[in-house]
Amino acid sequence: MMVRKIADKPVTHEDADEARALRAQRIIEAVAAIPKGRVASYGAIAARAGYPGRARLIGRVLGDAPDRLSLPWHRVLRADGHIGIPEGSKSYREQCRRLRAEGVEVVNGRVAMSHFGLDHDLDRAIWGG
DNA sequence: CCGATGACTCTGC
DNA sequence: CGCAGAGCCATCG
Repeated sequence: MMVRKIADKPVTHEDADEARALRAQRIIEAVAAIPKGRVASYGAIAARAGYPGRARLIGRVLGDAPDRLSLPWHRVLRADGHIGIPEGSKSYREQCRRLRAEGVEVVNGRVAMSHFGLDHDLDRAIWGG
């Protein structure tokens, strides 16, 4: 059989690129899965993509993701509900605009995760709403 | 190899 | 609410 790697650590440039592509793929899928009108934190997406504790990775991937993928990147916020882009930037305003366009309330650059976060559905199912 | 950076998060004061 | 500190880790110079 072919030579087998002992560890998962990438060895060649090809392996590294492959690993990077896989990461991006899984993250992109996780982001694409956020329902319209709901939001999720970078950390939550990281966990769902299989990379718990690596929230920063999501920001990096989203920043590189080509527009043609039409990703709902605007539904990804910081854990405290704040927009994760420098305030005043072009993208910042774009994110606010897109969120409001689908019914998500943005107040002072922040969204109430308790109301628009994914957990809201679960909470409502259990506790009623 | 090192240090700085950043679309992050959590804890503690 | 704010700030500091400590993890986190791919990238870059």
